Amino acid sequence: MTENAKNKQNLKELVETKDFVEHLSIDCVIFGFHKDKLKVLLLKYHDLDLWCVPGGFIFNDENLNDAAARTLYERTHLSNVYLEQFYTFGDVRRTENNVHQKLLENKNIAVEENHWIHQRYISVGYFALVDYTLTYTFPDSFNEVCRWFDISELPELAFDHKEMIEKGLLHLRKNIDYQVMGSNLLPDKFTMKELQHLYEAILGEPLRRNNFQRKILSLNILERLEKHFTGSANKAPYLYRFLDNSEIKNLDFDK
Amino acid sequence: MTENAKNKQNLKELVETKDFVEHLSIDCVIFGFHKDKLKVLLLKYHDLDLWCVPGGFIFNDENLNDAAARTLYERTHLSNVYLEQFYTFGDVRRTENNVHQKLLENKNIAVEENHWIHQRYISVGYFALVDYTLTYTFPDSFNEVCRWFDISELPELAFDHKEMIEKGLLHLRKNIDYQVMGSNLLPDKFTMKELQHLYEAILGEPLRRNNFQRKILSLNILERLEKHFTGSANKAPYLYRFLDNSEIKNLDFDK
DNA sequence: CCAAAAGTGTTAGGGATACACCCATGG
DNA sequence: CCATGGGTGTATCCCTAACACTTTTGG
Repeated sequence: MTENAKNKQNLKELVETKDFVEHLSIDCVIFGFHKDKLKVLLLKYHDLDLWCVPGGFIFNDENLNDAAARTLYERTHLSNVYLEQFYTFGDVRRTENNVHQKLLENKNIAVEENHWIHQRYISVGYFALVDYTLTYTFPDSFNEVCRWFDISELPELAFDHKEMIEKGLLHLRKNIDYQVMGSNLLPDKFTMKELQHLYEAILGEPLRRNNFQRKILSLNILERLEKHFTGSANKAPYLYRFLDNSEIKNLDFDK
Repeated sequence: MTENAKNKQNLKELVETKDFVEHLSIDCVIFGFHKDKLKVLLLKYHDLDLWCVPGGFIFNDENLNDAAARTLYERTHLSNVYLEQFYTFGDVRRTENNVHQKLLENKNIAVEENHWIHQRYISVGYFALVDYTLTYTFPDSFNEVCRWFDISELPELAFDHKEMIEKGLLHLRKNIDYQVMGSNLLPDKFTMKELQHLYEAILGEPLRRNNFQRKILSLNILERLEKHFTGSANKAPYLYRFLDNSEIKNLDFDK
């Protein structure tokens, strides 16, 4: 079976499945961090010059949150990832530019006119925080291109996915939690400078080096490890690691 | 037509309507404030000893947020109300205790077995902030009892509505905004003490009288009006009013 | 020894907290 | 004139911002 034929088969199975909750979908804004830049992971539709946030549908007998995790896994092979619901998008016209329809036409897959894929649907938006260095493997069952984009250099996006990314980022900024964000977006070991650059990328503003260090250390959520020698002619920075919740010592309880 | 027959008619029309988005609903946690207590507005199902948060369905050609406002109006005759989405509830088992089914049985309305009302559905949760003193008029088209409940004395609730109320309250606490909450939950004019009691009810903890006053006044979002004489033998408190956004003078820009 | 970057110290200011005091009101 | 509750003043603490200084590293 050729690649194209396989894709067609997968797509056909998808729209003919009766087990999905109709008129409802899930979309997942995946944030990563690399070289001082905040990134989102996007997929490109086959044969179309449009990108989108990874999404999927909900089985009739599946919890919404489970469907989000499954969708994320199927589209990116990521599991055990920080995942949080942030907003449900329900404007009537949000799916007007119906990419799915074009896709089906391209592949000559016939779908009845009143099939729900042609109608409006409402999408529950999730965001995920993933370690950029771990996300090198992606499936190609839909033969979409999968790529990280800098948050400030997004390509043309399908539906209302641009708004989704913006709203997801705002949510991230507003509900900023040092431990959750740092421990999910950075590799296991990191320098203070890397951690600082992460927060600067998310907040979109510079922070003072020494004050940032003091503040984050006072939270007692980091463990200082060995020094990291880069070979450059300056003092070597320490590496740090986020403590597990069980390791965290709150000074208030230390007597 | 008797009351009961009318109710039956309404219910019948509801389930036979083809224009709703299937498997999806809206629920609205309505917060009010009265006599130093935070309240929620609940409806009682006819013939059942179960209460619920006002809810409704979404028309196929209707924006999600518009549907929430319409639902709120239909159930409570409230309009121009502060309304905000906070979470979408999608566990498979959340509607297992199917109140709708019992209701239909009670009224002897036959619905086909595979009608969506019998299946799982996902509900988008909104919360509303309303002035308790304005909410004296309610429709009775479903002949439900409509009543305010103290947040700490909730009756038995249908589905996962207890969880909804809790989650809505948490959202309110976390994203507390003095202006939005105060100006929607209090009448137009109020004393500083009333405002303080409102925040104490929401936060669930006592605040210091004088510090609270200083803090809220420093925000420059209040206008001091005439004194309010209660007849008691003590200094009369001022009345205050929230400024419109256009009236607010930010000290940073005053030169 | 020097430049570059990391780590630590030190001071000033703003906001929150806790306490105290004065003022208006009606009996 | 007194009890009561409302309004304002003030000292303290703590967190943060801003700046300065010391330490480490490889050339």
